[in-house]
Amino acid sequence: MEIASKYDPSQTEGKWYSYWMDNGFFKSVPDEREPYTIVIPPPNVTGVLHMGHMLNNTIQDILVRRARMLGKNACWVPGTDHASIATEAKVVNKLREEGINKSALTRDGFLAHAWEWTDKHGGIILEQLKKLGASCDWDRTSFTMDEVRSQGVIRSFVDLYNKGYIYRGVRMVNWDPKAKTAVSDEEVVHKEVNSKLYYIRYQIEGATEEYVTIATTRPETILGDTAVCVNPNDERFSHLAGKRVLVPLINRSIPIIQDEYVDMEFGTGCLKITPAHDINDYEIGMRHNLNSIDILNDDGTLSEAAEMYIGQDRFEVRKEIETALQEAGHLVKTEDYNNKIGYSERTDAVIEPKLSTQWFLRMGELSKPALDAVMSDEVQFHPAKFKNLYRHWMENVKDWCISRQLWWGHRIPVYYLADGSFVVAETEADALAEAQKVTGNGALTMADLHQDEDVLDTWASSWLWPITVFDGFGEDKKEIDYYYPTNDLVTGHDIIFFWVARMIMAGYEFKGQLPFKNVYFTGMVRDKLGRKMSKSLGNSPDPLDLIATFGADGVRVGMLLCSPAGGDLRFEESLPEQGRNFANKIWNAFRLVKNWEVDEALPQPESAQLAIEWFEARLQQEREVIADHFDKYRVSDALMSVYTLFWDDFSSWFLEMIKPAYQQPIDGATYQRAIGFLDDLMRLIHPFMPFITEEIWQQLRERKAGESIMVSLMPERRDFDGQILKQFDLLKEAIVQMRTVRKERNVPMRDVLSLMVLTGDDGYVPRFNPVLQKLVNLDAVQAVTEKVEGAVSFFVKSSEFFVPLESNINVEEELEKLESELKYTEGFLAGVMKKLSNERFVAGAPEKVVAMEQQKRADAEARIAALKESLARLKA
RNA sequence: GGGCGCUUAGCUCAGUUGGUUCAGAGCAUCUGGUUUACACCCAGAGGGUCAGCGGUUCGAAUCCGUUAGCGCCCA
Repeated sequence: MEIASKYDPSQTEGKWYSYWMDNGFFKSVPDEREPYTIVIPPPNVTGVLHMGHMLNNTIQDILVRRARMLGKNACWVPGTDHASIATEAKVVNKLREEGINKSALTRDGFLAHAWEWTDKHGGIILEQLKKLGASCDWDRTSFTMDEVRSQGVIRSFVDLYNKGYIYRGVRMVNWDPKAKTAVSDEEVVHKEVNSKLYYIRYQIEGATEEYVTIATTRPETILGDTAVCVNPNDERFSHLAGKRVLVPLINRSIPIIQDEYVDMEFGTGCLKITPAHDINDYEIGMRHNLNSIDILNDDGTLSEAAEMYIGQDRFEVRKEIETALQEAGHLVKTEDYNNKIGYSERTDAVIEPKLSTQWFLRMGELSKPALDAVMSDEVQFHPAKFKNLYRHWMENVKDWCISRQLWWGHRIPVYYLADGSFVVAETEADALAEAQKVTGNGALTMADLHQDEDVLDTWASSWLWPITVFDGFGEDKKEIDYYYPTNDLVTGHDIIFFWVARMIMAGYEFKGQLPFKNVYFTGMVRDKLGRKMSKSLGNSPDPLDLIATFGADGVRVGMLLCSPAGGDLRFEESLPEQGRNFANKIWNAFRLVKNWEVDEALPQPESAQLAIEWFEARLQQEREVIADHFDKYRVSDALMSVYTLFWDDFSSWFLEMIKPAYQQPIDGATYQRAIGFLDDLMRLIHPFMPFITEEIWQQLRERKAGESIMVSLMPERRDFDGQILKQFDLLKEAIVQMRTVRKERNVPMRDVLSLMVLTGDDGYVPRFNPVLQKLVNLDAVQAVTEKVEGAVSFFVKSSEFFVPLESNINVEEELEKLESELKYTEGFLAGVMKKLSNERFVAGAPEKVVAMEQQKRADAEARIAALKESLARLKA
């Protein structure tokens, strides 16, 4: 059978993914095995697959596939998130393009459009994940707004309300004027911007030529001013106490008040107070019983309360009021100024601090067990450095504003009565019954109740995800009891507060235990210049194009090559290219072995026997290293281990050692072991590169229908000889030296050479002679008792090797080489002696370390003696 | 402004309780190579005062202090 010399992923990936699906290998149902569970961080229904998803889901798939091959009942639950603000914004935009205004629609009418949109786009990203090889149990695909998940959200709300954790209040919130909703603190992104500081003078009431000057970055808000404030310790203004000033343009009279909050150094030391539009001003206003004048509408235009510019946008007004103030003689000057401005994470609109009535979740009690869980490592963070960040946030946690003035989401289950009082219930029927009970009025009907118009923050459903995907709020506990707590969560560190912290809180609150045992934080995928990948920069490759070019296996490897846990990673196309090259390497090693002609009658060469003995040990050793990497969540290190094991140890060393001479058959015993090793290696590599390993595994031996590497078990642990690994390293060193000899003298591999060894204490293992002979083409390796005249020589440890060459050796060059080696070894010995002659070292260091130094000394001394002797002979 | 973290080869990063030549890997560079598995390859080589300074220790990339630069989070 002819096997192509290049591996072609397009021939295998689709085929095997279908095979896995058709055989139901991704499916998990509770059984007697130990469960291994991951819930996917649900991507937004608005999203398309980006590099962050690629990284994230590659890691999850690796963990899941490995767990499955360790005999666990692996379950990876996929799903999507309704992303209320983002989705609603997209739907509103789409409708607008179609000439439909949201306000012209009823709530139900709008939701019909939103569902249509979700049905059309929501599944795209999950389909894309299949191209990556994701082994999710697709039958479990969940959506944060489907029936089961919604029920969980509503039940948890009612439960938290009944426990007294949820309250309604008027607070300064972050208002997104574009989405026209409040957002939580976590959804505000602060950015440094160049703005201007406007110095504006206010006339003192009753004194025509007397003014105070304030500095502000937001001149339009003067229309909402209700005071001017100075520091009581500021003597410059002490004479103004008790006086009043007039707000420019509208001539409203407002008091001058005193509060230590004012920084005397900043600006003019005189601060305008606008309680409705600044959180600090709001607090000062509370202290001094000031009015609040809200001059803005929900969409960021000025309201009637502003008296001027009514209906105009806030930024437009800022420009116009500058001119107006200038003309009226109130603008003293402007200065360039850098400050931080809050932007909406979802819409990028400038956030307005705004007073409004919202629902809040008290976080104090909820955060305690969640903080302890992480600090005590009951929930482990990888890398652990995120514990600090987590603690800081949890210790300063603020109440969570959970209401959103949107339609797309879970409608808040609060029902108001005509008098403004309300009941909280899971269903309308329950609400009505409750209302009748509370009011004592059995005649109430649903028409007398009005449900809250707002919906809940999206994260109020996401934080329940590890519970709700197993219907944890439902009656049947079989699933949740089996799969919960889940094992690992893999997510970006940017949502540690949005999501991770809150999931942990929800886990303890609703299930009484942790939601997952480990959190693996990934870094952000950046381009090679270190910039975040974004659509607007156009610096993000299309993941599906990458898969088409390099294969899913190649891309998976590429993602991992640059991704230590938690650190940002710089992505460039050379990485998936390297992954593709690795796939090709694997392919060709397989091709070599598979194409050998086998002759069962042939005896096994000694060199092959030694090679097998060595590789067996090497494989076992690395198998343990890989397991250790996984235990510590060093996934890229684990990949690097299999990479070098396959490429260097298996391909470059093992296969070269057993390779039969050109066009010669191989003996049966060696061939079988080579196939066996390939089988082991494919299984070790499978979690990283599922497709190529399945393709090869299927071809290695006869497989039955329905068999698959993905449901096979990892190579079992076997005892191995550690000694042989050390011996082999010495052999390698001799081989490398021999290759150098050939290269330096231009002796081609096909010319047979001889080798003599003057054995020292260490450095030469005679039993490997057959391998040595084969790999560097020697007719014999012969032990000698004294130095060989006229031969090129080199050392391994204290053993000296001689290669007689037909051409005369160059004495000058030989001398130079020996001299430099002598110099190096003497320097090395000096360093060792310095340590050994230090009494405190000998006394203080562990015995093992001292013994090692003594061994180094013996080796160096023997070598120096030998070098000196060789030099003397050459000179003679 | 408060807190956290980072600085190791040209680049991206490892370095896992301070002790095997511990100064590493991959990529890149350079030198050789059409030895029929693989040029998506093979055999080699060069390259770092581990940011600077000071300290603890028999011993420091590793621990402590400090300076500089960078990044992140929160105000």
